[in-house]
Amino acid sequence: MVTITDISKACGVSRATVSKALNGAPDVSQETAARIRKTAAALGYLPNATARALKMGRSYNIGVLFSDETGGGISHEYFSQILESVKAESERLGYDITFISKDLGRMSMDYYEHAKYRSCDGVVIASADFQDPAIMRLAASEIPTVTLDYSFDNCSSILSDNVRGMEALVRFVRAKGHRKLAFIHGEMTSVTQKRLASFRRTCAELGVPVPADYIRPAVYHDPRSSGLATRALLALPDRPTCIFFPDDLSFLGGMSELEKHGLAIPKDMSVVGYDGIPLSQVLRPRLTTYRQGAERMGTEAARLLIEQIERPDTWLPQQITVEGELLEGSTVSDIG
Amino acid sequence: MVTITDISKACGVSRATVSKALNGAPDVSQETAARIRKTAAALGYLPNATARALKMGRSYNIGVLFSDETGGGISHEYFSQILESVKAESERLGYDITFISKDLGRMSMDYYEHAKYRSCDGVVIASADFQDPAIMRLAASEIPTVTLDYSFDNCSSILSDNVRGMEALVRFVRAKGHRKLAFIHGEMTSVTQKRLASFRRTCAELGVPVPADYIRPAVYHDPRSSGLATRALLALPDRPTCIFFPDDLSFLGGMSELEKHGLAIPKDMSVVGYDGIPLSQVLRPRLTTYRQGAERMGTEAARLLIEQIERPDTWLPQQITVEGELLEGSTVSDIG
DNA sequence: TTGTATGCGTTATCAT
DNA sequence: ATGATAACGCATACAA
Repeated sequence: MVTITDISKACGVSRATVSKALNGAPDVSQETAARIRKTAAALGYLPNATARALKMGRSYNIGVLFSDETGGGISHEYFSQILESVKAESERLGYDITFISKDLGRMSMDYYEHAKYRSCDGVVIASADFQDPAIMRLAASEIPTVTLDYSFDNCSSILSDNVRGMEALVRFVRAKGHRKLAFIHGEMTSVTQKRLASFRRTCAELGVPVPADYIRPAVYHDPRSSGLATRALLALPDRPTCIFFPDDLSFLGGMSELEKHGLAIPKDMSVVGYDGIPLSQVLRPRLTTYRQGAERMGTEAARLLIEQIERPDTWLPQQITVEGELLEGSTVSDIG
Repeated sequence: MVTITDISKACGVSRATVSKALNGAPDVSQETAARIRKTAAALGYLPNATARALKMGRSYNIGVLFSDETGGGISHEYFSQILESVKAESERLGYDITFISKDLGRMSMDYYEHAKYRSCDGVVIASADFQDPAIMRLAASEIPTVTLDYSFDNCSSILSDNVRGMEALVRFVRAKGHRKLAFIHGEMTSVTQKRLASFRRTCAELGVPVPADYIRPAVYHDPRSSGLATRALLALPDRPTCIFFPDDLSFLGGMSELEKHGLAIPKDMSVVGYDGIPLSQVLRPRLTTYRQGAERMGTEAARLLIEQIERPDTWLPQQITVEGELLEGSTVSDIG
């Protein structure tokens, strides 16, 4: 490993001067600076992020937290898109990213401890159980934190426009003439509550009744449970004409259930999803759904976090809502 | 931040003793060790990975490389599964993971330089253009490296059993009576070459002719290009009875093309995919495909890499082939 | 059994 | 404009 000491020897100057030259300090002559940079390049010098972090108290490293337990793992397209964009924006701004988890090897630590252990300058909480005390501890700590799809007091957050998204879907379906709307929802997170409330409110505004039977629980990203919920809906004496699924992937569970009953989409039953992942638009018929701006959410999360890290004095917590977009697809029939 | 110095003051011992006690060194009395650990816990002491890395020359941090350019981004299920399992196994063994990329912020570096900059103890190359000089430099460097789905000399590698997987698919299809097999392949990587060669060899063994027209190029994970290839196949005077797609996702492009032509799967056309991602088994009809052991591949990659890091003296490069599994599905008709 | 001294690679302060 | 020195937090060889 070639260090500034090697360069200082090769150039016949002190280590301090080398450091200054390499960091573009003003108090070093043009010529020496040039000479130093040249030999640094010739020797293949690379700064050592570890030493720099230790000295400066800044690691240029941000933590990313995906707690898999809640099913918000990296392998769901919504989250992997977020991860990818957080990564891209962070790197663009000069930061590396590291995963934060519970329990590293034999040492057991919580999220906060893990982040401190790695000297993360900040953490993006991308998916988590926000009731988990370990998550709350991290969010309340001195470590800059940005949350996605949940808002902690005094933390910045990036929110998907769940209320407007659901409203757009309901209005679209209603405009197609539907008045019997069933809603299968995921676990009762705050996101779910928002979507459900928006569903109910919009239905009320449009004068559409919502029988209790039409609201069914399931699990996000789990086609099986949505399939079961679909089956229950089909068993009702008064079937709905359109089913709202918790997400695009869950719809697939409903799809095969409908098929078993010999029901064609959208002729015999209309459906809508949520998320607008690429998959949904490659299915036939194309799924009617609401595309969340996942890439934009990740980008904004990284941007906001790094801004807070680099300008802590002028920082104020900020909520950014990222708009999505209705994808009309063709899974809602016009029965107007 | 509470350091060993704080503990040493609180306990009235030297920093060295604290360090030893905390690391379970044998040469410190039971009582002092206990006292030190107790106050460490009371003070909320956390080791500083940065300082430790600087001192020990080991960061307990491994790099993971996904070069998005080749379409092997994190948001494809095959790769996100690999990422997830690399992460899980690494953490189990006490290592954090960091993404390695080109160009961090304003400083431009290649993969090798990035890995050194972050003092990675090793790197998992999960998806990359293996002809890229920057990749080759990393693989040939002194940094321990494990590659997936490609084998560099003197590097360990984890390989999916592409040859056997393709053979299994061909034999399955042939056993169903098919003799007109078309093959749509992805970009010409070494993986593609293996699959294509295995396809041809198995066909030859089974006495199945393979007209040049039946081999079509497309792009991995790109339903559109596979859709176009499908269209070309359907335009042939002598249509195949079964189409092999580059991967499960690409099949969706073919699916909608078949639908446009009014062809039902598998009645009018049989199809097989590759990868066996969860999606493929939730489609109806379930896709006939070959499931690659992505989780196992990631786990083995991490295990092998860390073994090399921790026991460099006894290390020898190793190739591990991870078996997959034929998923029969129901997209191949029996025309025996 | 405990403590002293030193250095990992870097930056920052303060002399010169 | 340049250099000597210290410090970041930790682990280790060696001395006591």
